[in-house]
Amino acid sequence: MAQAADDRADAQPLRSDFSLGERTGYLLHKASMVLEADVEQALAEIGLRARDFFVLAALAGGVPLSQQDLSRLLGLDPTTVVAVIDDLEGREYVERRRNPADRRRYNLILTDAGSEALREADRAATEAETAFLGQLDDDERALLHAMLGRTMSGRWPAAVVSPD
Amino acid sequence: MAQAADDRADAQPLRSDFSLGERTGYLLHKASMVLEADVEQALAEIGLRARDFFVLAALAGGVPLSQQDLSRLLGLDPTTVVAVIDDLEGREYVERRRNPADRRRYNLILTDAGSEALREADRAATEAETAFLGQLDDDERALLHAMLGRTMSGRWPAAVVSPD
DNA sequence: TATTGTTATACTCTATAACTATA
DNA sequence: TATAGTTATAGAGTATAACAATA
Repeated sequence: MAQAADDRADAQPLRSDFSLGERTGYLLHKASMVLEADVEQALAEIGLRARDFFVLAALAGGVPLSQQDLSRLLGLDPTTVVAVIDDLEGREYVERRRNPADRRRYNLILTDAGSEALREADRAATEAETAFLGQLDDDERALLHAMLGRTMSGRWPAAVVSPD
Repeated sequence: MAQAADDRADAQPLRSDFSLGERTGYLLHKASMVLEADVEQALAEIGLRARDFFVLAALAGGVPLSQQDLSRLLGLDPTTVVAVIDDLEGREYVERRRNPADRRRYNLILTDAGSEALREADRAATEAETAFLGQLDDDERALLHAMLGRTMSGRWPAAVVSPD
């Protein structure tokens, strides 16, 4: 993720016209990379990865999710979800409880410690995000949010929460 | 990159409140992922990856770049740049010419075939990008572009083009 | 002594396939 | 027969370190 080359002390300012910067898609890509690096760095201070935060946030929604649900919601491979939940379970942030209606599935439950970790992570991530959006005023942030949401309409959440 | 789980035909619509969707940073992350997948798919039809397109576009700027310049500009590890340029040189899209003023460096030159490939790639990527932004009118697209640019002010291009 | 580009290597991440249990 | 979760394994992608050529 972090690109060591970006951190060079002897980095030179741009001196060329450059059409990638005029491409909205590339700006979106770069902005996402930069913010993600910021968020990863902020969360690393409390021992979490961004995807751990996403998983904890998803589980805080009140609807018990299975690993498949998480996979579909967050776009993570099911085998990746296993590793993430293994880790979060080891920290006692998440519990795997068998779904009594379908014993193949788990109901993944956020523990009290998990809720607390989520609060910490949310604070750290929000701080990074607020700094990233610092050039925009509140109205502009709302507008950016709304426009991003519209580009994604019908594409996310792609699919989640199996019917009971 | 592509998440097989997202493509499942039996995917269910969302039924839970979900706070990640209210986080601008996550929307930005997801939007970037979705668009990048679209662009990768569009470029695959002409045998290119997104980063190949980025490199070709960078080299079209008129200023001869070295591999280090590319690394800094695009945030790619220098060893990754070697592999990408090896590949593009093999297709005869790019030439490595020694920089006479500093024989450690290359001047990377776009060939005519490379320019043609770039035109094709630009067409394909623009088509994907236009479709992705289809929910926004022209003014909104310009606004989105400007706001993304402002969040990135001073952070990209981080550094590029060594002094002669 | 530092930098550009390269190679070899290691490491991380994700995907694939096979398996168990449950439906 | 299909699905949820798991494991083992393989593959891609990237980073680290060492090296050659040049400054």
